[in-house]
Amino acid sequence: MSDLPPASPFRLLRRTLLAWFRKNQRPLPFRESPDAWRVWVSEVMLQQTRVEAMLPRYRAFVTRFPNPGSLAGADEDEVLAAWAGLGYYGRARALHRAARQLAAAGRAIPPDAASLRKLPGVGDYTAAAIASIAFGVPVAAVDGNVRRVLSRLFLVEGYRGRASFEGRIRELADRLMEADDARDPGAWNQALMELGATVCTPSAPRCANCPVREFCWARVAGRQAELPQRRPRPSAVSVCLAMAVVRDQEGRILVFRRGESPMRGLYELPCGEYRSDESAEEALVREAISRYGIHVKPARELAGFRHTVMNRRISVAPFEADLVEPAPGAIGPGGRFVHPRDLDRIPAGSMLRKALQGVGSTP
DNA sequence: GAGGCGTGGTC
DNA sequence: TGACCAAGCCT
Repeated sequence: MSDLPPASPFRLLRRTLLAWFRKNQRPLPFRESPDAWRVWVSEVMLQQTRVEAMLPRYRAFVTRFPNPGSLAGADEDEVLAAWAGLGYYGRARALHRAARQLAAAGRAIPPDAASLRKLPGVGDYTAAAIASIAFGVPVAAVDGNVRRVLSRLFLVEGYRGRASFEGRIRELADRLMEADDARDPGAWNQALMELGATVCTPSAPRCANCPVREFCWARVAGRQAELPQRRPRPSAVSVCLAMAVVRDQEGRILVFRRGESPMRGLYELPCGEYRSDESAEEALVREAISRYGIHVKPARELAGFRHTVMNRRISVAPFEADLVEPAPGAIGPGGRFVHPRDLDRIPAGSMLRKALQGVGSTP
């Protein structure tokens, strides 16, 4: 701590950035009111998700579930379906569980970070964000934006997850929150994040437009582009996936519910991986029998596409296929036929939607 | 502390 | 087109 600047530069930095935020913040729906539920939902949706991707889902979600009680009373299927397109479905499941915990205990959303932190899906960042934005608690919310902004402002070396880096960032974030008597804690946390999201971006930071460029040690050193360091990641693995579009006489499509976590609960088309040196059709027949207990006969190859999940590049080969056995009414556990127009009402990942793009509602 | 978990958008 | 990303959490 002793090597940090004295208090007054912190106060000046804070006032400068807060003034910038008040003038330049984006008008976002969850900033319209300090409602804790709306803040909570928005923070969970924003975990690893861009604002632009989240906005339409957010509006629909809080309209359908305007408070924790309404979410607690919903089926998990509906919750997951409402989450479709956002990814990381564990977040939706955790939010659902948390709402049910509060409802079962007959409790409102707790106003302090420590209690919020105990709720499923609420980590250090989200607890601090809700407590500060909705309840005015002066606790620093440290997310990726804040890590990046502070690592540049104060030239902190290292990367996310490294103890020395995290410790230094946390120390700076706490100091800054305390500066200037910790006024407007919610606005301060958002100001830091807003700067990171719109100016102090990961690549090509717009330093010329930065309200606190005079404070930035990395800019003085010309090192803003190389901070923070990125954690080394393994390169992507390529796999092939054959997939069957099977219809019944009414044109409904056969889907199976995934059993294994953490994608459990989402529906998928019958599919199976295959090696690039074998036939997709043969692999599809084999995998359909072993994984779903159905015997299919590939009839027509559909437009293939590429899908990336985490660090797997998946080359997908979809086929229209006939069901040899069993009879459509005797499909095994987890399997069901769904009309294409009802696909939005079942929980499904994006790969299913991609595969069915351009597939009509009649055979 | 590393690894797993989605998606849609950029460059 | 492929790599990299975007307001994390959990194990």
